[in-house]
Amino acid sequence: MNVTIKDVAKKAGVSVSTVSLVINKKPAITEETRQRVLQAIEELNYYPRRIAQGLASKRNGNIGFILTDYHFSRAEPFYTKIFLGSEFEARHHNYYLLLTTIQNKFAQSDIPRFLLEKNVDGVILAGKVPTGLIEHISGYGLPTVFVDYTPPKGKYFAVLMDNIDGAKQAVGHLIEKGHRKIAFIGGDISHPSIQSRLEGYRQALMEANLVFNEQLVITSSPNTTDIDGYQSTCALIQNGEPLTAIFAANDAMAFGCNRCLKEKNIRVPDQIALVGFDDVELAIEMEPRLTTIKVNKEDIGAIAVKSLVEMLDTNRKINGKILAPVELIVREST
Amino acid sequence: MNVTIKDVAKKAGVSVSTVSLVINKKPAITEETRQRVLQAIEELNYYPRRIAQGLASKRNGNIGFILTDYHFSRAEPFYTKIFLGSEFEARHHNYYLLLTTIQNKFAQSDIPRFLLEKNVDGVILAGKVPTGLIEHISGYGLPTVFVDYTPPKGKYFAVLMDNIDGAKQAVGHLIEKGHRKIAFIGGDISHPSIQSRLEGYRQALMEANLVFNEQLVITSSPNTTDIDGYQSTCALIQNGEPLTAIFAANDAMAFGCNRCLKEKNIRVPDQIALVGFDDVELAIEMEPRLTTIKVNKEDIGAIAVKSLVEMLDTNRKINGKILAPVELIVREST
DNA sequence: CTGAAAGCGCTAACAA
DNA sequence: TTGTTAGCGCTTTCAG
Repeated sequence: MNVTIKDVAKKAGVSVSTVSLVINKKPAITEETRQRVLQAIEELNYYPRRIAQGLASKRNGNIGFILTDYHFSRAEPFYTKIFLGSEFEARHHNYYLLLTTIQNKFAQSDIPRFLLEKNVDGVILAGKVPTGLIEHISGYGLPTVFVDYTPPKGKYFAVLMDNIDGAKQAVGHLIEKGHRKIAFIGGDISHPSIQSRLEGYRQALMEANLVFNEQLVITSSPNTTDIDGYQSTCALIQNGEPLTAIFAANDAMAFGCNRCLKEKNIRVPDQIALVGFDDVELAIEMEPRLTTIKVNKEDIGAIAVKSLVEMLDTNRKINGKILAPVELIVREST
Repeated sequence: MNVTIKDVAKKAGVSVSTVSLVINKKPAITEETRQRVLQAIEELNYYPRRIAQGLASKRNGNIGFILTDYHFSRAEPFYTKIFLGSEFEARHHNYYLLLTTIQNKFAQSDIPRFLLEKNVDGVILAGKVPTGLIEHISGYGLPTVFVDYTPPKGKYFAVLMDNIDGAKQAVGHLIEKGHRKIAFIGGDISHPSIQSRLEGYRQALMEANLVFNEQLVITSSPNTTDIDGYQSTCALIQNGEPLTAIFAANDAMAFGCNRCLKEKNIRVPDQIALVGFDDVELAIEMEPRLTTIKVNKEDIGAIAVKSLVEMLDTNRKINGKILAPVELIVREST
């Protein structure tokens, strides 16, 4: 019905295996025959059937992409963009991404089908995923890449954003602007990312020979939302400890912070400068527009796929982590 | 290496074809042998390899899901949720969704690979897609479903939300509440959805024997954003035409509307009641919380897949459209 | 109602 | 350097 490798072989006057070798860019083919084959392919508008290649080669050319439905469908399209970057990169390596969402709690019943049906060569896990699932997956022995999350135990390979460096850039920027009394509002300090950002804050101060003043570090809020930023800032101001700048652990908190300052008639950036982290879409809507640390989500996704494909190609697993670079975006709040 | 259909056959003491018949739920199998096979499958923890099934059956069990990257990654997770619903439904029918994003303008180079490689049995197109692509796809003769968009020409099958009914519900609700002077702010009236919502507004008035007052219909804004809602409302108030309620063509406009009313110290809902459309995530954040029309995005996705699967199973295409039901969500603004 | 056997379209030894 | 051929794991006639 459709044009197959046989048709190409016939047209080019060679055997199917020769065509196969050409398709798969194997060496040991004369340039001349290669051209003949290529031309036949072109003329017949031939594309190898994925499924047949897969069955014969025992690789199916699919990568499973798993994330919780919460992460996938929340308003800030963080993971969506990571997926976007992944999908784009996967194309270049001629892989398909099979996206599936899972519940927050692990249930046998929502083990991704592509695992059961052995339909993927490797797996990407984005964001926090239930450990039960992680353990289950490790049973398949598939190359696996974690994105923006590291499992609590075991060996793994993860692509993370460089939180420490981002925080250092943020604080360094403030220092450059002449600020010496810089506060940090952090919220939920149990979160690894927040910890790293605090660490970056600490390092930046140290490298500039500034003292780390505990009075200027607020990590008492339970979460890292707008509200937490608001409350932390209020607490900070109440403290009375003099300060000229605030580094918020993320943009959401920066928004809350800004709201509090506005209420207290403290002008940003004149009286207090403000830096966030994440560069969410709303950062540009804040008044004043928020200086923040940008994380290139598409890049993270691309790196994850690239790493996974490398494991697939070389047929060996990699451990460790890759830190995706982050970037300071200077706007009006500093 | 892995457990195959042969292993199952051997274990159950039957032939592979019998096992195949059982797997595919074909009739003409004794209940007794069926049970034997099922048990063998269970004991061996057997899952048929997708790829092998596909090659043999000439169906690959994949559905292509195409949308523009703009639609996919924007903050309001409308299409994301549609995809979510689709993916979920696809699971039940044992199909995989191959998601790919495309550019807004059609380019030969980003023709989805799954089309070239004949890797999908059908296609779902979500949101507005370039007509060039539509034409290209129709060349494959694959069953196709449009979601939240209807192509400008040709036969098609589309899943749309019931805009007219939604508008009728919204306005009907206001009428029930005793409102008689109800305004409509619409923005870009060239958009089919907006047109339908205006039509629903008109019908609701008519059915309640209320006059359609052109002074109360503002469709002069170029878009349908927050800003447009703001401007339209200001214009409306300036008009001087008495009114007690406003139906905004979407939530974004309702937000702008609310902002304008707040500035003019007009209390919602006491002085003017307000209804939106879409039930975006922010609707619940508005002050007062916005009464609006909810569109169940997951349902839309599910309907699309269900329809497509039906075409696939019965092997014939359907034309026409399905209107997904919408629902009035009463909150504080009315 | 069940089994034998011929492919699906391709890859990958192995030969030549 | 290229061709022959045996599968990959399953579905699907066709017999029986």
